[in-house]
Amino acid sequence: MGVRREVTGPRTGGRRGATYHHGNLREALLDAAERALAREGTEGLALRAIARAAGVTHAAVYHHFADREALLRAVAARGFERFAAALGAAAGGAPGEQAFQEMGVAYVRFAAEHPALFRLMFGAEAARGRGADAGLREASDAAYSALIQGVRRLLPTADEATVRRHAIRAWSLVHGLSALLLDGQLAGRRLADHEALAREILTGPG
Amino acid sequence: MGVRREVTGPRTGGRRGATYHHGNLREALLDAAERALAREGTEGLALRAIARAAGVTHAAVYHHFADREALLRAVAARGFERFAAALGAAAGGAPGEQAFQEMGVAYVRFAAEHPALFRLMFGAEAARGRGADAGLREASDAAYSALIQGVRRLLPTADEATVRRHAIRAWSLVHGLSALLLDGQLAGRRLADHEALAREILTGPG
DNA sequence: ACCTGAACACCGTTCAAGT
DNA sequence: ACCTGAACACCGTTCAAGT
Repeated sequence: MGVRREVTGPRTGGRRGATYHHGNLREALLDAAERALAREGTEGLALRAIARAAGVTHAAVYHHFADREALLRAVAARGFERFAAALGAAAGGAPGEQAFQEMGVAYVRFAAEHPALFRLMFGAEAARGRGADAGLREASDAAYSALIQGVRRLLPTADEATVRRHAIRAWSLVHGLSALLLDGQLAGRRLADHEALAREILTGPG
Repeated sequence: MGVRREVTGPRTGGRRGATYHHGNLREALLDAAERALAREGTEGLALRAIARAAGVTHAAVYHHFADREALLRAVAARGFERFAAALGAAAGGAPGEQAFQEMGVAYVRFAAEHPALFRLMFGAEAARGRGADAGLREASDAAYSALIQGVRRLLPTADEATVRRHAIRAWSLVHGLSALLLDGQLAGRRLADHEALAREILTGPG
């Protein structure tokens, strides 16, 4: 639909003089996919467009990924690594209950800062792929473990069922708030600043 | 990808003898879209496939909807009407706090029973369309009003900010639980029965 | 007024062929 | 081993033409 595009084909390689054939195309494709994701959202994530951005033919992608979904799963796995790091950094500075609340705020902040990546990470396609993709499974399991550990520190004497119940409640709360914000459900009700809202909801008074 | 399909074109009309030209194609398209949504999920919702299922050429759709997104918004608006009815029915039988909890369980149950429709209703496309589509806006505002009313009945003396805070917390909790369930994030942690989990999380002990 | 047929610019996937 | 070119079966959208 009238999208202006450079006429330089894959042949020319454009401004990046690098010739592939060195195993770095995989990383280049992931970078291109992440840029496209941030720019155009999940629906604009066409395999052919990613290949064009990386300077190769679309068929070349299939030498590094089984199909479009496998590429997207790899992007999601990368996202989970950064996500876990962000949660850890937020909890690091504070002790006990405050650390747990800061993790929640960091959760919502990550979603607000990387909406399309967040949707991809927690989308149904990624969950389906967790069975097949070990990297994705490990990355997302790490985030879940951090949650469980946080609850255990809050409730050291609680039994396992209680810990699980509290963990799912906390996760549902931050995930739901993130989803509602991202999908614009809370817009128009004068709640522009996402982080301020997250603090009010997660750490405010009853 | 090897999808078997009937060879009968739009011309023959298939088993439904009805000839359109009577203004019922709009409804027929919405029915076909809802069936396709339940069967194949959001990604399989191709405008051309919907038109085929309704027995017309794909171009005919554009006489009733501006584009693919407008059709999907109409499906979402229908969904919100059924959703509001389900919430109201769940709250109707019980008083006070119990009614509020039953609304929450009904929220998660609706999501579990109509996953693709739920995702469409609360997806970013639908939220974007709320500005343009009055029917969709009214339908989704009705559900939000029911939530606010429920909180007010729980906290009759609370000021408006407190009501809003509680409403967003409750909404985030049920929405997040629904999203995590739908996207398979809680799978594999032996939580098969969605309604039982919803009751445990929303009405269980601390 | 309502629908069709053909066209356009895209997709994801496959596969023989080149280096 | 890695990439290209061409093909196939799909998309959404537009528009002149038919009834």
